[in-house]
Amino acid sequence: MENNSSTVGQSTFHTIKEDIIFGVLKPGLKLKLSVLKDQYNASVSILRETLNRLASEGFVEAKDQRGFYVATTSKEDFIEIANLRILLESYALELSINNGDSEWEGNLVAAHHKLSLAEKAIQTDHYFEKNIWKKCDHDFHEALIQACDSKNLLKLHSTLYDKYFRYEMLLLTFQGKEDTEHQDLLNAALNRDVKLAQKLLKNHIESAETYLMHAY
Amino acid sequence: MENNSSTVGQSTFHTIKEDIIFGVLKPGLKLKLSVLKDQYNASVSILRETLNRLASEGFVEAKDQRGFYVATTSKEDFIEIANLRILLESYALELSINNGDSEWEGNLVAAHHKLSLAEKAIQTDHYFEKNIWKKCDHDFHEALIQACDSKNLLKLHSTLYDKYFRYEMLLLTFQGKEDTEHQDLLNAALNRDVKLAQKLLKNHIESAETYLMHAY
DNA sequence: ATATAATATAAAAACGATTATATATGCTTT
DNA sequence: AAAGCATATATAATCGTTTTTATATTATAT
Repeated sequence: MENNSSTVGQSTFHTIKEDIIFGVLKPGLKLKLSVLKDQYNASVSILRETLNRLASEGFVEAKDQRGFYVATTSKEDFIEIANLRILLESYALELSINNGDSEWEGNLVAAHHKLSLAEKAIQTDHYFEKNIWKKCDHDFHEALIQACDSKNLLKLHSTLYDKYFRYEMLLLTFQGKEDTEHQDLLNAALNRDVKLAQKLLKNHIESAETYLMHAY
Repeated sequence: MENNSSTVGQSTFHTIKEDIIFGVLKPGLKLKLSVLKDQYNASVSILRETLNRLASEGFVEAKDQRGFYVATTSKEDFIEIANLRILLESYALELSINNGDSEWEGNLVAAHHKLSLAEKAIQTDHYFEKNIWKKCDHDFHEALIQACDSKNLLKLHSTLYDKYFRYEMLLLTFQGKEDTEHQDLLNAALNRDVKLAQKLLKNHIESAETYLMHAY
């Protein structure tokens, strides 16, 4: 998980965030500054900056005067996240489909192609890195809504996606059988069928909720 | 604007955030650490923590290696914010109306009462503090959606509200004539009329957009 | 024996100093 | 005189230390 970010602060931010999302840092874990200091080779000041940022994004809980903890998880929280993701991504999808030009189509097709390759690879190669697949999945969903023409919406969606993805990593040990969900979603978008695309997206997101019920 | 927050970090965070929202710190302004240090009686480390948090909420722009700036404003940004607020607040309103118990009703009526008093006061008393009215307006809108049963949604709405409010402060020098918009909204909520409440809310939020067009 | 107060300790919050980086200034060269 | 390079300066990024706070532990009193 290389981080060629310019500043130490940026790279520790990304590293710790990824570690939370991928479950390396378990929910509820106390984030002692002295421990993190050695673990991430960063000074306390940098770590405090980092943890404060993560706290305002919701990946870390900052208890006043009592330090930082990895954000806890719950069934209720997951359902909230899933519903919000459906709400925002559906809205963004509609704007994007109605607004997307040929460049949007091109990028979307490219993103889907990369994703399908990653999905194939992860089925055959057991040690295929999850974070590569994660990036492809993220990029595809982002490509879908890229033409929504709202930076604020894209930003909100991005953090919501990450939170949702965290539950995916925590709950279901990834089963490669993504079926044709992404393919269908791509086709609906290219056909500019807003209603169908939104319906497929909703099912796609909700499908994980079913697995969740067993897990919790 | 007293801040009896427990830690220095918390209080400077709230103070600077308020100063951005109320336009004391103008959009685009460079936030030099050495200047802020004297201005807010805080150390560089505290200020960096604060500015990082504000950056991830979108009130500050952090340019790598080149410091912090008050988030710039634009017509496009305002429209995005307004639309997102309508989307989220409408959704939350529906959940809340369908879910609210008698305590919700009570708190809502109380919040509206306070707000109407503040609205009256601001019309007669020219020096009535804007931030008191702001709090009442915020509290009323929050009371409306309090029963939506989603912490994530409430959190997202809160920052969106603040961003929207910032534009209100920046653009329209507040005219007291809020008509009966809040009263109508209250009645629709108490009558559990989701569709009407959502329509009134949309109009309420969009009304500022009209004024905006002249301003920019 | 239990409850409360005093003390000890561990960790967070805050600070000031140091290092690295970007931009501005001035000098050199064609 | 303009362009490009070198130096100087301002400011951000980072660090280690000090101060404050919360909690655990022990002692004392009822």
